[in-house]
Amino acid sequence: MGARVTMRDVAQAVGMSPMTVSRALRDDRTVNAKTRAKVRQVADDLGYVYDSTAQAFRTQKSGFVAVTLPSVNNANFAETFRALTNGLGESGLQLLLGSTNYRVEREEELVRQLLTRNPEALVLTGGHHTDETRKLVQGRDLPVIEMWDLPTDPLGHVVGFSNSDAMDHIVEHLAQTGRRKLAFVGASEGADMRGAVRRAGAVEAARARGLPAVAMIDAGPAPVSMRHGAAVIETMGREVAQYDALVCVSDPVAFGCLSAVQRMGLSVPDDLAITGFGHFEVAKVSNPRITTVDVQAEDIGRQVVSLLHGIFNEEIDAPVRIDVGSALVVGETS
Amino acid sequence: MGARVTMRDVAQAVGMSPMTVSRALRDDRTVNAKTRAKVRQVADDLGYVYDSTAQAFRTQKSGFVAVTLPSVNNANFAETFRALTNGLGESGLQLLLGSTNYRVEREEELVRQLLTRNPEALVLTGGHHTDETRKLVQGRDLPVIEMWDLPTDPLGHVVGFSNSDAMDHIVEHLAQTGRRKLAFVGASEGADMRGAVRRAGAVEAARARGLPAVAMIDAGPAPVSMRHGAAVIETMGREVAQYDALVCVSDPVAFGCLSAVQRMGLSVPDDLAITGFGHFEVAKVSNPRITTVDVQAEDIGRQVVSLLHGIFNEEIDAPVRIDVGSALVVGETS
DNA sequence: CCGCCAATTGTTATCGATAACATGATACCG
DNA sequence: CGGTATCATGTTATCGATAACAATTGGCGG
Repeated sequence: MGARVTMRDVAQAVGMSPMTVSRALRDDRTVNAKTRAKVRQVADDLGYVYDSTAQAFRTQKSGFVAVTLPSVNNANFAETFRALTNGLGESGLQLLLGSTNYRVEREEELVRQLLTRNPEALVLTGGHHTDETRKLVQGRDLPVIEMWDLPTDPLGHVVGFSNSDAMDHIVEHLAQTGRRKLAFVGASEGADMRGAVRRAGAVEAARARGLPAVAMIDAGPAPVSMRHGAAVIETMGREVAQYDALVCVSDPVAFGCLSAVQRMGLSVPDDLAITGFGHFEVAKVSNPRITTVDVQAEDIGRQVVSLLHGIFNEEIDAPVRIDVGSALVVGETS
Repeated sequence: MGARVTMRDVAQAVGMSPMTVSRALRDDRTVNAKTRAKVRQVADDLGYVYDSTAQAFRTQKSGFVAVTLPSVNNANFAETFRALTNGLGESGLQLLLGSTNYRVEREEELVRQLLTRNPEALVLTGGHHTDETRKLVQGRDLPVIEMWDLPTDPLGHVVGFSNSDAMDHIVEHLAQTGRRKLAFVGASEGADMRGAVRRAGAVEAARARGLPAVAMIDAGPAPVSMRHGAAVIETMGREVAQYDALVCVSDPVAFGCLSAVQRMGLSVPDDLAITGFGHFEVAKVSNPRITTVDVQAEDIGRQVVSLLHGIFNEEIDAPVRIDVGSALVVGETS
């Protein structure tokens, strides 16, 4: 139990040099097949565990891909993360995950920390970063991918969709079905950038179609979820009936609103339309089903994976920009 | 942009030895305050980034805590994970996350991979593991914590609750409110161990109270969620009305069932009671609110953190077993 | 039987930070 | 003013795996 078992120990046990052991364990075909088998056997017997730290140090390849997410407690981000884990795991890469809690300052701190681990690539969620983050990232010869957004001034590669376009789909749909007085339900100004872009998208889309100005319903600081949607509507009470449609920043918020609206005896979509964002499971299962936008979280993850493969195989040099798009999913709440 | 900046480079630039730089950057007070400031300054100017890999290698302390979760796409596990990240982040520890997809074989593979990174502790979700996993873990001088369960034969420390006790609370409540014909809705036999234990708990609790045998409704392979709950009930159709209560393996499944049951015109709880598990947000917001069991996901995370702190400060030697308990939350579906 | 090639194994140096020990400079005491 | 404590910095060796190069063996053609 005392000292750890190293390659040197295994080498001594089989009566060969550490180098041969190193090669054998990596299945190097220049090592005799019998020797390889024997080394494997002895390593197992001794309970040898490979030291990735030492390897990472020596080869200067960490085997890590660093990823930042606003929150892991979000089915969509979790889905993207899953796709990344599975895809990169097959290439022997491990994910180093950090949560920004929807704050760019926290992101900066995280990136600083993640970079000390020598990741082979950095995957950031969103296109808004502090200047310091930009500096940190750009000084290094490190592939960077921003996802879930289409920034105008990208750090490197991009795999995402336009949040404002997606919002435009929603408003277009509402306008076509005769809704005019819209209210946007989202987080307070400030923290959540994607949320802010969606809000702006809704405002602009309404303006472009000659609808009245979009009212703002503040569900509190990001991240906002089901309970915040429900709470803000409960607080408003019947006043909410003055609107034709509640345009929510996400499906969970929409579900909270829906539930609260139903509890006060209003009918959706007869008295009021409600729309969400993200095509979460709850939108498909709720009663009525929520009209939303599918942003293909899993596809984003898969695209990032194949992009990274391209980068590691040196098939890609110039920055790539992939728009995975978004699609309106009409439910029963509009 | 070519070669990376190391401590040696910083040292050369300030005209001191690398050792002094090392000390200065770690805020060692034996280094003159002015020198420290200067070193900091120069390091910044050169764009120096600390190499944690080298540190981990030299000191044999990785700064990692390895964690396995069945899935990150589950609000409860995500919540525990968040608590771990925040709590351990304050001590400068980073989490290495792996998802087992609810399979012990995948867990084994993951543990093997995670161990090569020399984590300072290993946190596993659940108390069921392959023999190989047990061997891997026990051979080493590594703190192990199993969480979300109370295994009878623990690998080390434990922070969890009894899934069968929790299920007993539910069945007790249903029995008291006059429900007799129960059906358990969960994943197929096999993969998800916590689910299996809950099922067994429900069966046993019903038996102990002289209720008829619990029917089994198979919602498909783990992980099961909202849509699986809804789908299986839709497939059953009105047959579901033969039961007094649907005891679901989790809140999302319960919500799916609830939604499907409502769609076919049945009333909950009048025609049928529905219960969930885990006190997910959806249970609080749905309409009606779902009767469930609160398992305090965040508290589990916090307890694990303080346990780890105790271990690292060598205040703890013998294996610790913490039962965070679980509490019935009566909603409107029963 | 010599020489050369292929197959297999070994030797040495190294990645960057830091623990342990050593050294030089300065202050302070009786 | 000698001697010792204190402060500030330097030297050396090291963590484990592996790239680059070196060496040994056996086989086979001529």
